[in-house]
Amino acid sequence: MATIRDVARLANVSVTTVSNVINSPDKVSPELLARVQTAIDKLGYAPHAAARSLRKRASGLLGLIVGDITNPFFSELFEAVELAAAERGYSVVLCNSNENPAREETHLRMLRTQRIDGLILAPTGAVSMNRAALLAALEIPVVLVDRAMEGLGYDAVVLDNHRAAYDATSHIIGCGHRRIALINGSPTVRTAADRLQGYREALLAAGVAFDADLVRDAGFREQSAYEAALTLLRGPDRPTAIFTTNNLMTIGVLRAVAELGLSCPADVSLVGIDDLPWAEAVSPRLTMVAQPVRAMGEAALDLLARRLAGSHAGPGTTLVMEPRLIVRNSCAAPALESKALSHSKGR
Amino acid sequence: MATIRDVARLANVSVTTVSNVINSPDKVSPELLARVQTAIDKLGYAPHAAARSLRKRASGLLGLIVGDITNPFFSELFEAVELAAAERGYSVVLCNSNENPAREETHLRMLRTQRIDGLILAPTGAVSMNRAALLAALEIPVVLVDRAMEGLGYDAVVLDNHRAAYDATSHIIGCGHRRIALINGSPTVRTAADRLQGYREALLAAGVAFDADLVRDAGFREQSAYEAALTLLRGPDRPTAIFTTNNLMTIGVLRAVAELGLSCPADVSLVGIDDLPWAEAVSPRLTMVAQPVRAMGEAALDLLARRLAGSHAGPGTTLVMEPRLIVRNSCAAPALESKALSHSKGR
DNA sequence: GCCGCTTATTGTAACGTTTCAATTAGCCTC
DNA sequence: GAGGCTAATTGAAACGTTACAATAAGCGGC
Repeated sequence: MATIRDVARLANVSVTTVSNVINSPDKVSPELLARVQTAIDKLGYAPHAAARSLRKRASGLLGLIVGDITNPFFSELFEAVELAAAERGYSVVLCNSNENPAREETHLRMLRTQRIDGLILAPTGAVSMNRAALLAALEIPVVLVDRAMEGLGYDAVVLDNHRAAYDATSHIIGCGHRRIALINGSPTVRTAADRLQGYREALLAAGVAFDADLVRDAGFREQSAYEAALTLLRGPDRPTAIFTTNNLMTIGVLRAVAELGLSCPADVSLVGIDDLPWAEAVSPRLTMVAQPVRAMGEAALDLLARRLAGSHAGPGTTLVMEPRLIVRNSCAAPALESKALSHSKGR
Repeated sequence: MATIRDVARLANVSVTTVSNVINSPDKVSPELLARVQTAIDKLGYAPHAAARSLRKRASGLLGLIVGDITNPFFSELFEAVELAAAERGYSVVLCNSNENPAREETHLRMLRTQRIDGLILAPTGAVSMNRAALLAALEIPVVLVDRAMEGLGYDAVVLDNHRAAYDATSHIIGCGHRRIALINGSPTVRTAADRLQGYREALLAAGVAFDADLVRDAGFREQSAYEAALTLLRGPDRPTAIFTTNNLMTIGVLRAVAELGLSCPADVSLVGIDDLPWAEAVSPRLTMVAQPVRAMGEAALDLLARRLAGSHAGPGTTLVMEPRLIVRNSCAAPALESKALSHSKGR
């Protein structure tokens, strides 16, 4: 493959001139510029990224680590991040940790040898000290998405988790429900704690008693949510509505409902956080709290780009994004079994 | 950040020795090996990928271009490819073309300057001459996934599309259907043509007449499939079953069915190619023809790795993978409206 | 017509590795 | 004890760029 030297030779100029044509075209006279350009085209010259980044001490690469690329939230996030990065001349190296801390550390090490210029991290699970050290060793700007880690001074883009849960719960209450189960992640992670808090406050605001039996920790995983829903729905005095705090768990609950032969919303109403691409394709159409995923990706990249440009020094900023409740029809008035005999069917 | 030089200095050895410790540890004596290793740890040294690939003339990077990372087929493919690549010491640069040929070309150019060692391409749309030239310019092994391009001599991993469609159609016929619509991609792309062929042959084998009015080209897109399903289902003498040939189109059809207030499988049966992660979570659970996505990713990477290792020279091989029909309950016996008055409801 | 100033162009030294040939040391054989 | 091997270690030359200082050329002012 042709090198910058070949181009220089063919165009009868110095390598520096060719380099200038590529990097700062305004520094070279129009005639040389044209001559060099045709030489480039004729040879099909493409700069050698490795050589360039060796010299420039910047790779033009950004890292994005997610827990599960199969999760629509993360694949959309990648889409948005990649697009925004391309606009600024960066390429994105996507790493899928598969929710596995060991793999995440391997990725971190790999990204370190790649000398990425910046990192967007959607941390999964708790933040081990080891990982914090690895992050620090990167010596580059880091932006956290979806989950903030306090005290490390990184920028972050998160959902207003409290409001998301508050809005969802209020909507469910507004439909007439009183026994509302919450299937949540582990309250040791901030995101889940905030969502729990939002749920509780909505209950409080509506004068509905909080019942600890109705909240389950399913660790944001589908299978655990499926199991939790099964026991919840099979138990005595079952909830009339279930609120799940991420898309994976919503799928798990859906599976449980289908398996028990229950119908939604007639037997149980459902609302979840994270919209799904197919939420309008199934019956009932799913009522969900959508995160502004693309905006979050763009915001993260913007934060990163500004750090890299040096226009945003100082301590970490946390951007809080607003959720949006999309009312469809998986949440309706509960059947009035205990209070009356009338049987509400459909709407 | 520490360089190999710093390590050498600290361990009191030459840079070459440090390099050997990293790349061929068996060439260095145990004592030096230990000394160098502790120096590496103490400094937290990580090799500089750019410098390394500049010298080695190999980047350790593989490219993967997909049309839509949001599509579960592609995100699973990435997952499999990345895992298999990591096992062999490669990192994967994922490019999302968003079904946009221009963006795909931009990505190809970017991958060229990155000097990737090999490329896995899931081409979307027709293959322009321009793109073929760009591929050739890469001067590296290329493996096509999902869609083969004849005559270019590349390795490829594809589904047995004929069989996938044949099996699905046969199953639908076996349920008692005669008016079976096919919502397919454009027959100018090989994948769609093969699927059409499989559909026709299954019809033929069962003695069911082929009706051109029942096949629609929705270009593998959700929205077009939605529209096609709408007209199909609103028309007179509507089909009793619809067969969609990819996951996006299945979602589109589902949306149409929901919107028309029809119920599946009572009013219309559905079978689609491409399994979906939530196929078991909805009612009815969706009967689908699954592609062995992970196996396809691994096979593609294996092909690539063997080319790179030089153990697989010569003309392109095409691997044909077998689909698997997963019978769930979106396809059942049709209502017998025309032949009898009995109304079959559920099972 | 010389001086200083700007603008365009160039040569050369990095950047951090790996490769390759060269050196040293140790050991066996005759 | 000289010669020939093997194994371990090393120094220096690449790899393809960009940055920087240096040179050359053009031009206006005096």
